[in-house]
Amino acid sequence: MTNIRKVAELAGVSVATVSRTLRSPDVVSPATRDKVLQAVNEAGYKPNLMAVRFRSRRTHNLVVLVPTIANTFFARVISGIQEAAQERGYGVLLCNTNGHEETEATYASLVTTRQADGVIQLRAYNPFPEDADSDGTPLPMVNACEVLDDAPCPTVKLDNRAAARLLTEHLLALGHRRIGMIKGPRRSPLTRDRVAGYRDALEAAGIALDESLICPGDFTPRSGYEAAGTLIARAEPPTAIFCESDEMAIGAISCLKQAGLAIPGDISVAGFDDIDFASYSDPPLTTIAQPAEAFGKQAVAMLIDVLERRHQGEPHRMLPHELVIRGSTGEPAT
Amino acid sequence: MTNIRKVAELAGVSVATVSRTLRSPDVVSPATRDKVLQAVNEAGYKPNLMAVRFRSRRTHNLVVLVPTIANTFFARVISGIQEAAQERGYGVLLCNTNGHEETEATYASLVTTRQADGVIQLRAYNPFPEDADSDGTPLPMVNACEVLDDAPCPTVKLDNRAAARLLTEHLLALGHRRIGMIKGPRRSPLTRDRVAGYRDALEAAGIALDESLICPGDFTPRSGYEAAGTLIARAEPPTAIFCESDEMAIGAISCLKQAGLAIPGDISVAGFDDIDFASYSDPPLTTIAQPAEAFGKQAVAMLIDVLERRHQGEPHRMLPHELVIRGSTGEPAT
DNA sequence: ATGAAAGCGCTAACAC
DNA sequence: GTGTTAGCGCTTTCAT
Repeated sequence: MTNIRKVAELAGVSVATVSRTLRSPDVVSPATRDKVLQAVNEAGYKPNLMAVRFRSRRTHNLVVLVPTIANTFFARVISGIQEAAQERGYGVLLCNTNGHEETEATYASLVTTRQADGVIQLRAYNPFPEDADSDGTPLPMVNACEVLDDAPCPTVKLDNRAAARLLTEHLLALGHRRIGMIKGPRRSPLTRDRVAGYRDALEAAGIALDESLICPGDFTPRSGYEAAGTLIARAEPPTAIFCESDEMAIGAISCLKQAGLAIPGDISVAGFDDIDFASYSDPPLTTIAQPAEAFGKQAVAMLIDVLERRHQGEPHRMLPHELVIRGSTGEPAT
Repeated sequence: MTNIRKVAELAGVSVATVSRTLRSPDVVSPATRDKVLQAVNEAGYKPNLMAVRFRSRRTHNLVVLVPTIANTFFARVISGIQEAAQERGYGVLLCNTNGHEETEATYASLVTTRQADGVIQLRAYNPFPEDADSDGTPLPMVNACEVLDDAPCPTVKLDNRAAARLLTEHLLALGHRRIGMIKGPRRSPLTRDRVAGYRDALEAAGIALDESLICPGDFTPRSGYEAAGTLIARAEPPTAIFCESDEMAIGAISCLKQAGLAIPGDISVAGFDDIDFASYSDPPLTTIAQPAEAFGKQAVAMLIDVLERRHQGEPHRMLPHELVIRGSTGEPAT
């Protein structure tokens, strides 16, 4: 194993000089620098980063807690995280938690056991023990996408309420009065906010809320398929369905078509996220576009800020959304 | 920072005893063990894994080189990797390479700089320098999914040639004689093998190959969309299109429908991978199912085998594929 | 069964 | 500008 001592011997200098040449080249004389650099080359020397990091007490790794990576939206967020982290010299440790809180706690301990410097949590859950931040040092975490109401750390999210309202208003403007909703898991703040936006819009339009038109799903196409089946089996089925994810919308469309309904002729469907497939669905999905990669990049920037004790800046960010109108929504049948 | 020395003091033993209690409990006396364990609890001690790993010269991290994680198939493979790694006590460092070979080389150096123990490469490219394995020690790598012909390491892949042949035969059996193909990037062995399987089937059926019916794509829906447009613009367009990924098939279907073609009435479309969306496409996609998660798990098992110098076993594995017939393929129009 | 002590490879005072 | 040296937190001989 070629280590710093070998290089020092080869160059005829001390290990300190080698270290300095590598870390702060301008502090050694040009002559020595050349000697050392040549020795480094000759020996094919690569600093052992485990040693470097051990000594400097920084792993330069970030852990990402994601419910499931097999979700197109999260995959894009992770792409953004990975790219931003790489730029800043950090590695990304990926942790699929499947929503298990014990698993998340285990992963948070990657930080306490010094395998990672901080965590990016993509779910509304604090994996650290209750008293973790009671010592005054900020929690090395940022919470993105699905965010805790009282997150003990910086957050980045969408204005889910406003976005859901915007989409619902689009449906109302088309003339829909019975609008179904396929929401996410019950406990999620993200779902709660989107349902709130949906209510806001209905209320502003003077339409009474029909609870039986709201069906829970889990963001997968399968759950969208099933929920759509439930909705059209209602005595008075909706004329439009707002799905809280494009994946569910795609599942829902599949179910509706199988039931012989035309989209948007018989029933309109809208999604949320604007994943790639949304444009290629038949009909193309009306949806809310989220800046998925930007969530990842922003989260990384914020986390590194707290890790490197930079100015805390504004700790809660909202990223912009956009209503994308495609062919899956139209006027209700008369 | 509570370290092993603090615990030792607290328990009134030496640091060596604390270390032993934690690593090999059966070698210390029950009395001491209790004392130590209690001190560990009291101090809330967690071993600093950076130190442990630095000393033991193992990071217990695996790096995954993936062209793009925003691809449904790869996302599933990574899920499998992550799960298997976690079970074996390894972490997963994710590296999106976007196919840049320089980036891959950089990441391979995570191994030489001791930030990871080994790499799982999901593309057909050796990111290590030419002479890396000339010293007799096996390369700490396994190559999965898209595999080098002369991989200098264990590999796991599909029998792409047989799978493509199987799918093509299905199309031939339906009566198709002009079968288009939307393949992957030109240089990829995976694409080459699938094209070979397609040729095998045509040849066995006594059909001359028409090169103009083979169009390259890059596995994204967009590229499938565009390639399909090219194919139907041919003087004699195909009656069926074999796409080398479901994502491209979904893009292709979108294009064909826009052109007013019925599927499979006017033209059949088949995909490859069997991603979740394949079942929810309209019509549902006929495709080849690949055991994506199993690729990941197998790759991890093989890599850890080489890392821990276990029996090399059989170094090249093929995982099974299955033809899944759904509604997107049918008899050609007469 | 336990302790003392030598490092793993590196960086950063501190001297010169 | 460069060398000497003391650790970082841990594991592991080697004694006892």
